[in-house]
Amino acid sequence: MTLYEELVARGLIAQVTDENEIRDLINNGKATFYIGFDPTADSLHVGHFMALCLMKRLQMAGNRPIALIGGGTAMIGDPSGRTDMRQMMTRETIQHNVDCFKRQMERFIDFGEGKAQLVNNADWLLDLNYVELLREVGAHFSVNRMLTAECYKQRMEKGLSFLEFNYMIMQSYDFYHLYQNYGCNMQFGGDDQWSNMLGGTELIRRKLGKDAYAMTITLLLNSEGKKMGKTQSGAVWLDPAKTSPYDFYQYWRNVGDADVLKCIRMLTFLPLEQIDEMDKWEGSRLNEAKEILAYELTALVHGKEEAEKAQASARALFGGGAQGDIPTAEIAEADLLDGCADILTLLVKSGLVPSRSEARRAVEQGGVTVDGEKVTDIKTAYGKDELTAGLTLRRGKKSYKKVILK
RNA sequence: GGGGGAUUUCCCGAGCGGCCAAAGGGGGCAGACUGUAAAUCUGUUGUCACUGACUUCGGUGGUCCGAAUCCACCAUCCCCCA
Repeated sequence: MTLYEELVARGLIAQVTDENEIRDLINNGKATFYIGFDPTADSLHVGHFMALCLMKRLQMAGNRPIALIGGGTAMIGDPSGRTDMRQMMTRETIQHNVDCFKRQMERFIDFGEGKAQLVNNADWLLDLNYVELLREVGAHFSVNRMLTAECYKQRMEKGLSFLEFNYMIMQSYDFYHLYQNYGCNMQFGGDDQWSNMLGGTELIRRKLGKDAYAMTITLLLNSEGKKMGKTQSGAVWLDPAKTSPYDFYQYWRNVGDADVLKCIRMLTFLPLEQIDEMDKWEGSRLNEAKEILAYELTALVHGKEEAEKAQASARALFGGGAQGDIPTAEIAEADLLDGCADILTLLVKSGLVPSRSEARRAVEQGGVTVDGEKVTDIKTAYGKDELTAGLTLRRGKKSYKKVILK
């Protein structure tokens, strides 16, 4: 099976500018492609992970990847897929995020000599001259056309600043720049980037009369049409300090039935035959598939060892068996009152709940367990000895934390 | 530049000068049922020293015994006209 066929089979391809040409390029290792990552946070998330995986697949087929960090475009802010205006980020924040991105990417992609390249568009965007850019590039963009692009249409109601309106031009300029200086003939990105990417191919055609190609990756949506990889408290991060391997594992272990196979197909490197086999599973057997998904992904992101630890912990906790290796929170002597710590304090200190009020509610509603015993009195307290030995707190069905007095 | 409208708790959205921590919905959380799924039902959803207190209704001042509600100025956004 060719690479392109596999991408199709996995459901990874959303839109392409020229299917035949792209198939030929990537199947034969003739593509030099780039994917842009705007450093809008201090860690990559699952969406980025998909892009990095794609990068890897293409690289394995002999294509040359360029990972572009958008230190320059982040100064503008992409309005795509947003209904409200982006908060402008300071230069310092952006720089910090760029550094974080670099560090994480290096763990997934090999940036050695003759392999993938890492570039930052701040290097060329920040020095652009306004009037010159308008004449050189701006002349090739039709405002009328731009306004019909999906990403702007959505914003016609809520408002769109001129700053953000220029995002497409910056991204198009990136492609143009990479085409000229790095021989980059293809761009990949999330499906929400489609119009921005077309801006680039168009600019190259108009400026240079050459063809460049674009292909978008299917956005990972759940059966309700919502973006996956998000929780109410934010994204599922790749940085273990922001989303622990255990939580990461749990996120995927808990996806809905309707979404498991799609996730396995799109996110893992398991052979398609094996996936097709799993596709026949039904009912509670899907739990096996969920375990596989969670394990595979955790292994890819955090390594096999962490994946095994997370799986063992989950099995132990949910299987009702022995204590597994679950996230631990430490409390200090200073948190004690008269040598004791009450249940509310423990819940808050362990991070299981954000406030004492919520801790109180959780207890009152019968959702808190300590070492397997349901706690019903909010005044319940634990002494030093118990705390030093460590207590396993459970909030609701799925949140566990071990607290230890150190 | 002129005219009109808006800004409410995580989101949408109701709010009469006192009965407003603020209707309703969504979302979240917890309980029941389950398969660590979905659907459904129930409870809950600002904070804390929790039968009470404190802090919230774009910002700053003001009127008033008392303001999310009235006034002034500022900020941001939307619509119409130029």
